[in-house]
Amino acid sequence: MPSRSDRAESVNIGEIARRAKVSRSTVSYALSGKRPVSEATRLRIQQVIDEIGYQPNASARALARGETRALGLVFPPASTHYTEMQLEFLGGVVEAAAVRDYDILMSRTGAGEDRSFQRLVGERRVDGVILMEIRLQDPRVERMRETAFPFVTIGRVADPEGTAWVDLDHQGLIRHCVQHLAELGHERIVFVNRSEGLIRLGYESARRGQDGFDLAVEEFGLTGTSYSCGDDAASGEACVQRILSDDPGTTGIVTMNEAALGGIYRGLAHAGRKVPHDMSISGIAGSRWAEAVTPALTAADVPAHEMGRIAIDLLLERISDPSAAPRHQLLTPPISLRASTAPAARRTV
Amino acid sequence: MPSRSDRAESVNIGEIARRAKVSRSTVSYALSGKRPVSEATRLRIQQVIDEIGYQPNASARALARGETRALGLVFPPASTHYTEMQLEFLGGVVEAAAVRDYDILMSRTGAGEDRSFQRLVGERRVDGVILMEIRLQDPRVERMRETAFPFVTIGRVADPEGTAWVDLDHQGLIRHCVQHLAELGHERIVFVNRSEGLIRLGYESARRGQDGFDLAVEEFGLTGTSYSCGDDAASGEACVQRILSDDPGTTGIVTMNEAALGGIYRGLAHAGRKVPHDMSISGIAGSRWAEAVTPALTAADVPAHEMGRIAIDLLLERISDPSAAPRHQLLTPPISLRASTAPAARRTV
DNA sequence: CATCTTCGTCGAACCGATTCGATGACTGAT
DNA sequence: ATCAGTCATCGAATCGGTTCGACGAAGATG
Repeated sequence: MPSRSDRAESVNIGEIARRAKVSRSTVSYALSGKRPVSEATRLRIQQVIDEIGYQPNASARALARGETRALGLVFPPASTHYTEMQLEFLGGVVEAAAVRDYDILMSRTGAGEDRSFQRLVGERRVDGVILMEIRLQDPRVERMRETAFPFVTIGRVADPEGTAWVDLDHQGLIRHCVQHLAELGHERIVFVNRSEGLIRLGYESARRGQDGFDLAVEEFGLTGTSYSCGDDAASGEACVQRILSDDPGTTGIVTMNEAALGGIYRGLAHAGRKVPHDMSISGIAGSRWAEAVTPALTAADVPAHEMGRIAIDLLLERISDPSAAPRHQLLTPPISLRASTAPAARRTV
Repeated sequence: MPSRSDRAESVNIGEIARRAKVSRSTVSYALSGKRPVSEATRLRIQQVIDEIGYQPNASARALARGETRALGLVFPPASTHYTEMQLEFLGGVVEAAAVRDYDILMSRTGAGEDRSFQRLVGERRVDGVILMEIRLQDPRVERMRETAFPFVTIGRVADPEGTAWVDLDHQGLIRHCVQHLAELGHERIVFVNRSEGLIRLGYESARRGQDGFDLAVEEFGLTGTSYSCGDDAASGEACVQRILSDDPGTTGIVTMNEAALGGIYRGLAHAGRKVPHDMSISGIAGSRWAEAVTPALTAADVPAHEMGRIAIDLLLERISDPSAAPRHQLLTPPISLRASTAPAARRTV
C-alpha cells in the first residue's frame, strides 16, 4: 500500500532550491523574472534544472496563480453527427491555443445532462469556454452571462448583446446562393436545410439560413420550397426523391447540409438528372466536402480553421479584460464557383 | 491593481466548514465518505453546499491527491488532413472519458516540436496519454516507455511488446478486400495507399496495409500495383488517371484513403468507367465516407467510436495498475458489402 | 563617515483541497 | 464505578508552487 510520502518522486522546486543552495522563492523568481536575480545564481539554478530536468507542476501553479491555462471547448453530444467543419474548427482552436500556451479541454454537453460542463466551469478546470452549436435561445449562454465566466460562442444567440461571438453570416450566404441561381435563370428552387430536430431546437445556423432563403426567394421573385434533411447520405437521397416528386420542375438546390451532399448527388443520379445540366446545386460547405462530390460544389467555403483562431483570440480577450465590452466577428466568405451550377435549361414540363 | 486577497471569491471548503460549524476536514470526509460522518452533520453540510453552490476546486484537489483526472490525446498536426475516422474516434474517447469522470486534453505534436506534449506530461497536467498516428518506429513511444508514464497507442509500433494499444488489423482487412476482388474474378488490381510522405515516415497503418496487399496479391496470384495518394479529392482524381494510363486493363481498386475516395470516383467517371461495372472498388473507410459516394463503397467499416472507448479503458487500466502487463486489442471489423464491387467483366483489351 | 537607496535573497504566508494522528464523548462490559 | 472500544470530529501537516514583507550588504550621496 502506497503511503503518503512515497508519491511519484517528481522533482519539485524545493529539490532545485536545495541543490542550487538558494531558497524556493529565489528559484521561482529566477524562472518568472518577476524580481531581479543575480546573474550568478540564475545560472547556477538553470544548470541544476537542466541537469535533473525540472518542470513546474501545473496543478500547483494553477492553484497558486488562480489560473489553469486551459480553455474548455463545449461541443455537441454524439447524437448529432460531426461535420467536416467542426473538425476543422477544432484543429484551429487547438492550434491557436497551443501558440498562446493554453491547452484545450473537451466537453460534450447534452440537453439536460451537463455534468462535464459543470466540471469545467464549476470546478474551475478552465479559465474560459467556447460554446459550439448555439441555439437562438440558449440556456447555457444565459447561465454563463449570469456567472460572469469568460466565454465565446460559435454562432450567436437571438440577442447577442453583451456576448463575444464569431459566426458565419448564414443568412447572407444563403441569400448569395439564391441570387447566384436566380441570375442563372433558375425559377423553381428548393432549400435543403439540416434536420427537423435541429431546426426545431432553434439551432441558429439552420434558422438563420432558413430566413436567408425565405427572404431571398421573395426578393428575387422565385418559387422556393424548404426541406429538412438528416445529416447523412441516406437522408439526402430520400430528400431528393421527395423534392422531385413534389415538383419535378425544380432546377436548383441550395443546401447547408454538407453531410447529406453525397446522398443528394446520388439521388439525382438515380433519378437520371445530371448536375449541373438538369439541376444546379450550391450552398455552404467545408471545401473538402465540396470537392469530394462530382461535379464539385459551388459553395461558400467555411473558413473553419480561421474561425477557431478567432474564437481563441476573442476568448483570451475576455479573460484578460473581463470588464471590456465583448467583441464579435461575422464572417462572409466568398462563394467558390465550381462545377455544380449552370444556366437553367429551358424545360418543357 | 488587484491585491492578493481579492481573488475571485470562489466558495471554498473553508467557507462551507464555517457555515456548517465544522472543521474543513469534516466537510472533506462528508463529501468523500472516506471516514464516517454522523448523519446530522452530513445533512447540515449538504444543506450549506446546496445553498451556496459549492464545487471543490479541481487544481487544489489535483495537487492534494496527486492525480488530475484528465487524460491527454496527442493527435497529429494540421499538415495532415483529418479523417472522418479520427473525428469519430475523438468522439468515442471524450464520451468514454466523461462517463468515467475524466476530461480530455488535446495536444498536437509535430515532428520535432513537442512543446504541447511536454506541457501535458512534464508538467503533469494529465494522468496518462493516448498517442495517435503511430509510426512503426516512433520516438514518442520510446520516450514514454522510458519515463514509465501511462500511455496507450492507437496503432502499434513495430515491436509493441510491453505497450498497451488498440489497432485495426489493416493487413488482414486489406487482404480480405483483395480476396473479395479475387473471388469476383478480378486479376489486375491496384492499391491506393495514403500519401507518399506518410508511408515514408513509417506510418503504421499505411505500412501494414501495404504488406497486406503485397502478400495477398501473391497469395491469390494476381497482378497488383501500388500507388500512394494525397489525402484529398484532387489527388485521388490524379491517381486514377495514372492508374488507367499505366494499365488500362485494371478492373479493381483497393484503398485505405477515404479522403481521396470522392476524387477516385470522379476520376473514373471522367474516364468513362462505370462503378462497379467497369471497375470494382473496396477498402477500409468510415461508414459515412463509404456511404457518401455513389455507388456506396464495399468496405471494412472502421469502428472508430468503439476504438475510442477501448483506448480509454486500456489507459485507465494502466493508470490504476502500472505494474500489470499492458493489454492490447486488434480489431477486425467485417466488410460491409455495398454497391461498388461486381464480378469482373470479360474485357477484351 | 553616517545615511539613504538599491539589489539580491530569504522566510513565511497563502492558494484549496486531502489525509493522518489525536482527542473527547458515548457505549457497553466487567 | 472503571476501563476498553467505537464513533465523530478536529487540528495540523502536506501537495508544489507564488508572492509579500523584511533584511543584510553594497554602492551612492551628503
